Amino acid sequence: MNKSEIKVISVLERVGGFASAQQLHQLLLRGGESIGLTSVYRALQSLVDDKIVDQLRKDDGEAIYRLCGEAHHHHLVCKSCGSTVEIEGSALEKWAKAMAEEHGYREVGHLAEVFGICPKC
Amino acid sequence: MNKSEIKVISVLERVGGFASAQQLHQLLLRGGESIGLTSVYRALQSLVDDKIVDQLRKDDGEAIYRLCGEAHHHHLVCKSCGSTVEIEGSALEKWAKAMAEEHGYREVGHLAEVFGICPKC
DNA sequence: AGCACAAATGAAAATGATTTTCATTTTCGT
DNA sequence: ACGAAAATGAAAATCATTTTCATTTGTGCT
Ligand SMILES: [Zn+2]
Ligand SMILES: [Zn+2]
Ligand SMILES: [Zn+2]
Ligand SMILES: [Zn+2]
Repeated sequence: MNKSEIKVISVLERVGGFASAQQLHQLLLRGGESIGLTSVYRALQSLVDDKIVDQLRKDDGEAIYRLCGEAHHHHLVCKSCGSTVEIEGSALEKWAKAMAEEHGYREVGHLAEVFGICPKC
Repeated sequence: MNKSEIKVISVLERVGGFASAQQLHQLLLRGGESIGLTSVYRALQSLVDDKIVDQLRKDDGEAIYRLCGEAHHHHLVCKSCGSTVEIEGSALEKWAKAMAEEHGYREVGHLAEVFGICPKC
C-alpha cells in the first residue's frame, strides 16, 4: 500500500460512489494533493487486482471505480426530470445470483436500473 | 437501411454471436466485401440506435456487438471473454414493476445485466 | 551519516479503439 | 440528364489508458 494508493482510497471514500480515473485525479488535485494521472491509474489497477476497488465500464467504454465496501443499491430514475429514488433490491439480488449459478458463472456482479415517469411529471 | 448496414447485418448473422467492430470489418474484407472501417462503425452505431443490434463492453472497454432478438431479454455476460447467455427474467420483471408502482412511476422500463466469469475462463 | 539497491513517481510518448472531417462517389427525384 | 441529398472511406483527430524511462524517494546495512 503506497502513497498513491492511499490517496486514491481516500478520495474514493470522499466520493462515496463510482468515479472515473480522470475525475478522481481532478478531485485529488483540487483537494491540494500532488499526484500524477499515471499514478492514479496505477493505484486503481492495483486496488482492483487486490479486490479493494470495483471496476466497471460505462456505455461509452470509460472505466469507473468505487470502493468495494460501498453499499450496493439500485435506482429508480425519472426519464423526464431525472430525479432518482434508491430502491430495495433483494429480489433482484436473488435473481442475479440464481441466474449466474445456474450457468456456472463465478465472481458475479450486476447492473440494474429502473426508468419511468415520476408522479410529479 | 443502407448498403453498409446490410453488409454488417449479414456478417453478424454469419457470426451468430458477439464480435467487435474490427473483427466484423476483417470478416467482411475476407469475405470479399469492400467496406471501410468507418462505415462499419457508422452502421453499427445506427443499428444500435434502432435497437437492431446489442452493444456491450468487454472488460478492456472494447465494444462488442450482436444481432438482437425482438423479445425483451437479459444477458449473463462473461467479464473475461465476452461470451453471453440469454437469461430468464420474470423475477426481475416483477421486481422492476413492483418498485415502480410502489413509487408511483409510470411508463416503466428497465436495464439489467449480470456479469461474471464463465466456466471456461 | 554514507552508500547501494529497490520501489515509487510522473512527464512524455505510444497505443488503440472510436469519432470526426472532408472530399469524392452514389442514389434519387424531377 | 441535372442537381440535391445521402453514403462512403481515407486520413486526421480524439481520448482514455498504457508504456517508457529518467528521476526521486524509501529502506536496510555499515
Ligand atoms: Zn420526473
Ligand atoms: Zn443489486
Ligand atoms: Zn468467459
Ligand atoms: Zn426485463
